[in-house]
Amino acid sequence: MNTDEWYDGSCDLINSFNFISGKWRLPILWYLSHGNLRYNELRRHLCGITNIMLTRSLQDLEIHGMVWRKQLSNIPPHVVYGLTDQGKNIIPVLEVLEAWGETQVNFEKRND
Amino acid sequence: MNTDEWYDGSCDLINSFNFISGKWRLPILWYLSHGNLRYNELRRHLCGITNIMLTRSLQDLEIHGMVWRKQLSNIPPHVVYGLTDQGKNIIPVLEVLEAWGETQVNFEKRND
DNA sequence: CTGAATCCCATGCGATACTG
DNA sequence: CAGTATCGCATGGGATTCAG
Repeated sequence: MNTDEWYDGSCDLINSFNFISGKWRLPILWYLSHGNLRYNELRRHLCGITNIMLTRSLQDLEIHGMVWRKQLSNIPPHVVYGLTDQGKNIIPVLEVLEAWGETQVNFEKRND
Repeated sequence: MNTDEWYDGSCDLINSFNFISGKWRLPILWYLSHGNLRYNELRRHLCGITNIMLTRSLQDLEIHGMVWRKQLSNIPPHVVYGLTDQGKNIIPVLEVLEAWGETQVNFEKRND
């Protein structure tokens, strides 16, 4: 499927959106936008996430250059994650999305 | 699962994000943000979409108050779709997402 | 022209158990 | 502490067919 021809104007939109789709990617980026975190710190914030999902999500984000990974010591293991410059570009998206989420809530209340 | 406790600060973010997840919702909102469209006009823009997916997506968006539906004539059928006021609130999100998509493309080029 | 009904499959997600 | 391996299920997406 050649998506280039399909969405023309909305192509960038779709690509970027697909990129951050996935249940845990956005929450991860969100928390990392507030500061670097260790593996288990991140996991505590993301209540309900399992090791396998946190690992996968972080690997995906790292592969796509959104997140960096720094291993500070091996024994005991000590790994820190943070946003790359590229990853920081997403912060405005998070903010607008959050703002929009609030307007959604207001709309729902009004329609009760 | 009580998501309220989980994401605290990112809760609105997640809810709003889940809401527009789905392969075709964003493209639909995108095209409708440029003007009202008939069923088949929309379908022509969304190359590759099937009737069932277009119908489902439009119904979802209508149920959630993002899109209105107006049946102008019955024979032959003539139906027009457009964004509600609530739906228009998402336009800033689309714009920021699109802008971010462009920076993503630039990053990828730089890393070739 | 504008859909709906049915069935099927790929993928994402996750429970569980295990490791250096 | 910071992961990995395996297996299985639920969900969303879609092909096909039919209809007012």
